[in-house]
Amino acid sequence: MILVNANIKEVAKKAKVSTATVSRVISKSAYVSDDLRERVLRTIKLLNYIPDCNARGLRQSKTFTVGMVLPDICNPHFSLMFRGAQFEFEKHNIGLLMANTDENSEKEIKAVNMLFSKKVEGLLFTGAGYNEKLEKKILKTNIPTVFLGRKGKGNFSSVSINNYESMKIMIKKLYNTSHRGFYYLGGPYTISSSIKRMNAVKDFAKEYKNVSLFATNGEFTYDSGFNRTKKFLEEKGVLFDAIVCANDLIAFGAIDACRSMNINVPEDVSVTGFDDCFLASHFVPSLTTIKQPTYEIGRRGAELLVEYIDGKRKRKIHIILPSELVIRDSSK
Amino acid sequence: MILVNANIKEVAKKAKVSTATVSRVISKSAYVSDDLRERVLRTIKLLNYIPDCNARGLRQSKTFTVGMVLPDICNPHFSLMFRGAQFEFEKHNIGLLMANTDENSEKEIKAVNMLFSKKVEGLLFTGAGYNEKLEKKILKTNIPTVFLGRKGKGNFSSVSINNYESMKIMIKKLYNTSHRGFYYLGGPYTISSSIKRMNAVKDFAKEYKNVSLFATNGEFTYDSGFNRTKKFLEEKGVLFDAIVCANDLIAFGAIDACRSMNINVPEDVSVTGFDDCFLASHFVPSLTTIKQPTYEIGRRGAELLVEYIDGKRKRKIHIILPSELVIRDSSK
DNA sequence: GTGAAAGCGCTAACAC
DNA sequence: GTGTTAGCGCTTTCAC
Repeated sequence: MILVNANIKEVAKKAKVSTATVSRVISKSAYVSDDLRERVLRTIKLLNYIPDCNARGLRQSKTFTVGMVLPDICNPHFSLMFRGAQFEFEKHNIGLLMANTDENSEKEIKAVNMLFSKKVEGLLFTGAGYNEKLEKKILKTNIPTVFLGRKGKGNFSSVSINNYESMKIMIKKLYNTSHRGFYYLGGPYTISSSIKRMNAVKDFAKEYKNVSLFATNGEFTYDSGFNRTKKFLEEKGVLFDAIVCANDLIAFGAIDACRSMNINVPEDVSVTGFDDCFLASHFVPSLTTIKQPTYEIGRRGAELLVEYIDGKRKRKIHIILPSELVIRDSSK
Repeated sequence: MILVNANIKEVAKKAKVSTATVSRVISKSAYVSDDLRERVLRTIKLLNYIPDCNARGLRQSKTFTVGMVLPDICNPHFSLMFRGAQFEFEKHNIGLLMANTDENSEKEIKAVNMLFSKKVEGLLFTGAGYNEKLEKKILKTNIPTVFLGRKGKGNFSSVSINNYESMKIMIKKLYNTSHRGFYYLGGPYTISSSIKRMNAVKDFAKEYKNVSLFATNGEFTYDSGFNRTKKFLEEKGVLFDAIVCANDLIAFGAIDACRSMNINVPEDVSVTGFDDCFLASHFVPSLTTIKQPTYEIGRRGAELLVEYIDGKRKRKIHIILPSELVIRDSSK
């Protein structure tokens, strides 16, 4: 497909000036006499000329584009994070190229390759789990990168909440409201945020000897929550009075699984989530959860990235944003 | 920010070949002897060389990038549509640049400008409503464009469902289950899909004289559904036995508003949605709605766009995908 | 203040 | 088969 629009040469010719003058007019990089500027602007309009951002970038060793890698834009948590990032980049006229990984490390590599070949100036990364090879690859390129919600191996700057402490607060709250038997529905064991939430639960169980804990890993999805809960209930029965979930989607699945077995939430079992996505307050019963500043994670990550790209920041930094326990109807 | 990676010249020099040979190796466009090819590949690896997609595109008058304009990626309907499109573009190694408009026509113009300056080879468009100026602008650029879910003024190809018939089916179904008083919560009156759904309802009311109808326009959001319902109930009372909504989000809001006024759904009032987003089946009560093939709309739109870009298709086409009435617990 | 010309990284004629 | 070279659309010296 040949792009049919006018280029700078045609504008220059039609306006009877040099291409340099046209360039000066559109980039406002130097003074141009009113007479010529007006002539150029008129011609631009006439020819419907739109400067080629890529050609300009080639000349300037810039692309005005950054990349964002995330597991799944259909997950409301990530779409909100994306919006936060986009909001920030818009201010700087930076385009945002997004790639989904489906929590699949092959796709992740393909995604990153695509972004690199497009010469993104920076990377916002929410990986599908520890992927040392990929992290090394990113390091090699020297492209400024910020991890979102997760830390990776710690080689990159990051913006996240304190996952360990947040989950600790949640489970202690349940303990203080008389829960003693816990079923923990964790996320994938390869993701740092997921590991930390799991560790909080395990450490809690070590500390408080009078509690019981069944813990499992699995995907961050509704189905994963539903299936794990259903299976457990069918095979072993209600051996707990609280189901603690690594994110909201898992919790929705767990609640529906309980309902399908005629187990009442929260009367028989309390169920808690993590993230506080849009749905959490509208679900029935509304979900007790940890509120993450999701939009802000994306926005701050983008802000940080712009600083690196502009060379205004050099050193690595790990930003921890505050989270918050939100108590609703799904817990006693 | 200067991109520090090796370029084709350095690779050529290090491998003691010409840049043309390197180019041939990476693009597999012509035969290169095993000896040289191996040397080049080794050097590429050694120098961590990644070809610059933009430079290559400049030379070939291509960008390997398309743009997608949508109102809000956080709306599950659009994120799913986006995934469908992305799935298709991935196959063709085409990058997807997305821009949100927030249903705001100024932002929309800015978004389209950004995409044009990035020289996208095609456009997937879900506008914020009729915007004749913008449509003309897009037409002028000659960039292949496909409208998604909406038709615009009809100047562009489109992929959508039959909004009019789908809504007709819904309201007739309600009529056939003895509903006679209808409150219609419409979407914005500037969006073609929204207008068609509204027309279906109004035409129905003209046709069936023994029904009553209150109809309003508003945003496609939860809050809009909640507020309009609450206000109506407070000011006028329950003057209907069915609330028909232009999308699922509005319906969720309407249901919650009813609940807040101690009006039972579906015993006192039936509530119906439109889209069948993920949440519809998990909401309590589960939502009676029209199932749109959302993912497929995105995928087909992308498929179509690729055909235009590759020059395999010339003529405009309007694709209508099948929709389906899904009856759940929110209606009697 | 404005123009001429080189060059960003790459590909595609064209030579050999 | 492989190298040389022009040029994609633009910006940026360097003259004048």
